[in-house]
Amino acid sequence: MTIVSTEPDEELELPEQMQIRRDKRNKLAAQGLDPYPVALPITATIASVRLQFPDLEIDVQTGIKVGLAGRVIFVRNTGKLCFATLRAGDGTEIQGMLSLAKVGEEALDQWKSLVDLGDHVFIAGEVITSKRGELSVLADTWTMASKSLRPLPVAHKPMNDDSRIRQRYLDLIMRPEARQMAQTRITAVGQIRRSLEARGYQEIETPMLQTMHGGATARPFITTSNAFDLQLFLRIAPELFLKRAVVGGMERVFEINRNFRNEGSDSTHSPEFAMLEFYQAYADYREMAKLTRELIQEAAQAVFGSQVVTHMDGTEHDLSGEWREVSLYGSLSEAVGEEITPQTPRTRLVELAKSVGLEVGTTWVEGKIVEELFEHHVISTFDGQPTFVMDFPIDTSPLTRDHRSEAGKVEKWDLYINGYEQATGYSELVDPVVQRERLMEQSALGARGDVEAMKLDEDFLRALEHGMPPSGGVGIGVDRLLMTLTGLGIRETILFPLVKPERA
RNA sequence: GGGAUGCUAGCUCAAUGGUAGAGCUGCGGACUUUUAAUCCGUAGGUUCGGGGUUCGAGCCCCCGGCGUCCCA
Repeated sequence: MTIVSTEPDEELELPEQMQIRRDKRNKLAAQGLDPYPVALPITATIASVRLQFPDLEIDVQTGIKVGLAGRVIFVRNTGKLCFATLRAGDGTEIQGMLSLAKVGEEALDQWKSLVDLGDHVFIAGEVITSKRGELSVLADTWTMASKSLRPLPVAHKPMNDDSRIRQRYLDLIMRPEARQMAQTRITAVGQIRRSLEARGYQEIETPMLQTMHGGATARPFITTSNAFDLQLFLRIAPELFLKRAVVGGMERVFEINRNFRNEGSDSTHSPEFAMLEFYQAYADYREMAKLTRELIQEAAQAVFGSQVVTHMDGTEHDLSGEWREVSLYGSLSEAVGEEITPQTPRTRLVELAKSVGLEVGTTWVEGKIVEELFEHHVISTFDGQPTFVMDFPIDTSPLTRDHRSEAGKVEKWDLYINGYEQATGYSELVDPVVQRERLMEQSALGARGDVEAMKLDEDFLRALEHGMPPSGGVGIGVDRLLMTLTGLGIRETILFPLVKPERA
C-alpha cells in the first residue's frame, strides 16, 4: 500500500461541508476511535430484529441485547436523548436511541459532534420500543462503522436523472425504487436460469474477446492484444460459439452475458447490453417461441407473483396465455393494401419506401427494405400486446434456415412487446454448404461498404461441417425484458450504464 | 443526424440585462421520546468552460462540454 498525502493542497479547495467531515474523521482518530474499523461485533441485522419483533406494544423493554450496524439517514438529537434512523442495504430501517443515562456524557457528546447523515454506525444495546411505539435499539455503546466524507443528497427531493445514473450508489441509498429495480433484475434473471435448468439446459460461457466477430449484423468494438500482437473484437453476439457447443454435443445450452455493439445509445439501446441466448437440438422455431413465452411468463410470475405485470407508473400489462402471431409479409401486405412477397421487385419496394418518407440506404438488400416497411407500417398496430412476427426475408437472416414451405423466407420470428423488439428466434441453419453461401453473400455486401455485414468465419463453418443437429435458437435482450417488466428505460434497468465523462 | 430544452450553494430549485436568493443540509446554542423533530442564531457562490455584445451579463450572441425530451 502506498501512502501519499496530497491533503494540504486539496483541503483548501474542498467545499465547507466536506472539509468539516474530514475534520470529524481526524477527530475520531485523534480520540483513538477508528473511523473505519476492520471488524464490528455484529449479532443481528436490522431485518432480523424487525422480523423477530414485528408488533411490540408501546414503551416495551424486551431485555434482548443486539449489536447492529446501518447507515444514518435521519438524526433527531435532543439534549440528553438522541434518535437516529439507521438503514441497511436492503432498505430495512430501525431507530437507534442514545440516552445520557445509558451511554454517558462523553459518548453522547461524541455522537452529537462526530456523526453525520450518511455515516455507518454500529450500536449495541437493548431492543425496545419508544414511547411513540417505534422499534428501537437503546444503545449501551456506539461505534463509528464508516465515516462518510460527503453529504448525502436531501432525502425529500428527487435527485436529478444525471446524478442518479452517474452516482447509482446514491440512487440506491436514497430511492427505494432503485433498490427495487436492482432486485427485480436479480429475481428475473435468476428465474430464467431456473426455468432453463428445469428444462435440461446447461449454462456455459463463450468468448467475449473474439478474433472474428459474428452472429449478428452490427459494428464491433475493436481492441488489441499486446501479447499476441493481434486485433480482437468484443463480441456482438455469442451465437457462433454456442452453435459450436451444440455441434460438440451440448444439446441444450444457454448463456447470459454481455454483448457489445459500437453504436449510439437511446432509451432502448445501450452499447453494452445483456443477452440471453439458448439453443436446443431437435427443436424448431415454433417450439422455441413457446419456450420463450414460458420463460418470460415465468420471469413475470417470479417478480410480480402474476403474469399481469404492473409497471412503476401503475399501468398493467397482461402477459398471460397464448401470444398473438402475425406473418411479416402478410401483415405488411394488409397494411399497404397490396401483396408483398419475397418476389416483389426491388423497384416497387423502393417506391413504397419513398412514399412514406423512408430513405433507402445504398447497401440495403430487398429484405431490409421489407423489414423497414414492416416496422413503419405494422408495429404500431400491436398496441403493446406481445406479438410474434413470423417468417422473415432470407437476405437479412444469414444464419437462419430456409422456410420449409415458403420460398424466399426463413424460419425466423421476432417477438415484440410494448412496441419494441424483445427477442428473436430461428430454426437454425445447419447446412454448412448453404451457410457458406450465405456468408459469402455477406462478404460481398461488406465489400460494397456495408460495415455491419457478417464476416466469413472459416472455423465456424468447419464446425458445421462436422454436423450440427437440427436446432432452434433464441436471443432475448435481458435489459429489454426488464424494461418490459418495469416500464422503465434501458438506463434504469442497467445498474451502471455507460455515461460520458463529466469533464473532457 | 435534426429540433427543443436544461446546467446557479453539499442537494432540490428561484432570480425584467442592474446588490445572486429560498428550503433542506452544515455550523453555534436550547431541549430525555423524536419520526423530514422543533425553536433561536449563523455560514455557505469561479452561476458548466471559453470568447463576444453592453456602462453593466446567471440572463443576450458565438464556440465547446455534459444531460433531458421529441423527431428521423
